[in-house]
Amino acid sequence: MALKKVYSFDIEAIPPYSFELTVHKPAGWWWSTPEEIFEDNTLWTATRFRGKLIGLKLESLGTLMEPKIRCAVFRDEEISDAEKNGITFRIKRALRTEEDLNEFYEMARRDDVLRDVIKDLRGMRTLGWPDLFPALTLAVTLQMAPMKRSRQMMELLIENFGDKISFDGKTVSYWPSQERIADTLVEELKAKTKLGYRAENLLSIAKTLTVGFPILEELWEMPHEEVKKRLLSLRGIGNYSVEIVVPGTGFPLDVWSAKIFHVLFFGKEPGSPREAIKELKKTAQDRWGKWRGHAFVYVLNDLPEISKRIGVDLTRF
DNA sequence: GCGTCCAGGTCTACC
DNA sequence: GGTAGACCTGGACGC
Repeated sequence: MALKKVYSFDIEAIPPYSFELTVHKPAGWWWSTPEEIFEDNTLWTATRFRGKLIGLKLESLGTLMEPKIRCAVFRDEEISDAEKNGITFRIKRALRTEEDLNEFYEMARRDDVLRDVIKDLRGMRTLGWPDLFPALTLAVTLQMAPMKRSRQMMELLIENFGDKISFDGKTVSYWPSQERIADTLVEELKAKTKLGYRAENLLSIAKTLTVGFPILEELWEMPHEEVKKRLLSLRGIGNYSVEIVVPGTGFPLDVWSAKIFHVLFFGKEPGSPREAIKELKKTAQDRWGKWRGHAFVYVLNDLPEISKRIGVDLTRF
């Protein structure tokens, strides 16, 4: 049964704002679920709000300098005004429409690595997940696996334990709920999703979230150090994963990105990427300060263009 | 074909 | 407060 439209609203953003680059990243990252549909500057996607799935149609009606996004919300029943406010707030926050990039661009214009990157990706916001458990699920599947294998784990999770909704003539698959995973036996999870040792971790995270953990809005209200502490208390979530879940705050280097930034900073590949991470993080901190998280996302979404300019293929890693 | 290596990290056990 | 070693699994690679 198709969900029906329950309300819609328009969002304005601080310019420059590129809707397309924000929700449909050049490197292939999605806004909410890998199964969402992006066509003609419109995104059909889904999220979960207070345990219930909602369909979202986000449509760009504006321009880079006069951005405007129309957002239609679909659900199987009417919703209260309080819920509407909550949903609207969450979508705005995840679209990062209130974020002012001008200070970042000011700094980037004086930086050899970023100067051209910010021209290529002008108006792009970093990631901003609209739902907590999927962000944690993503972080877990990214650990210690090549991208292809991570994609396989995510697809199997969504296929076997996720949900599917139809609205506005489209069907979108969405991540499993924490309740669904918490109800699963670890053997079944392992067998159906190829998560390997990560299955125990995901199960533990799901259980912790169902018995009591701050929701997204509560985390957003907390100081960053407190958010980090809470997330680190989850089994299988370390520093790297925290920076995946709370994008734009740190510099989530892994073996793959360490190779890329080592080439950009020092002109050659590191002998041992894992050992180079500490030094690279410090270099990024000294060079880009509080904007290092933005620099991270911008660079990794512009690898083909950077490669052409420097004459080194950074997409091969 | 078959064996080996290691990946878009984290935890534990030990110092 | 710092650091080896183990950890599922499957693609990539060498032979």
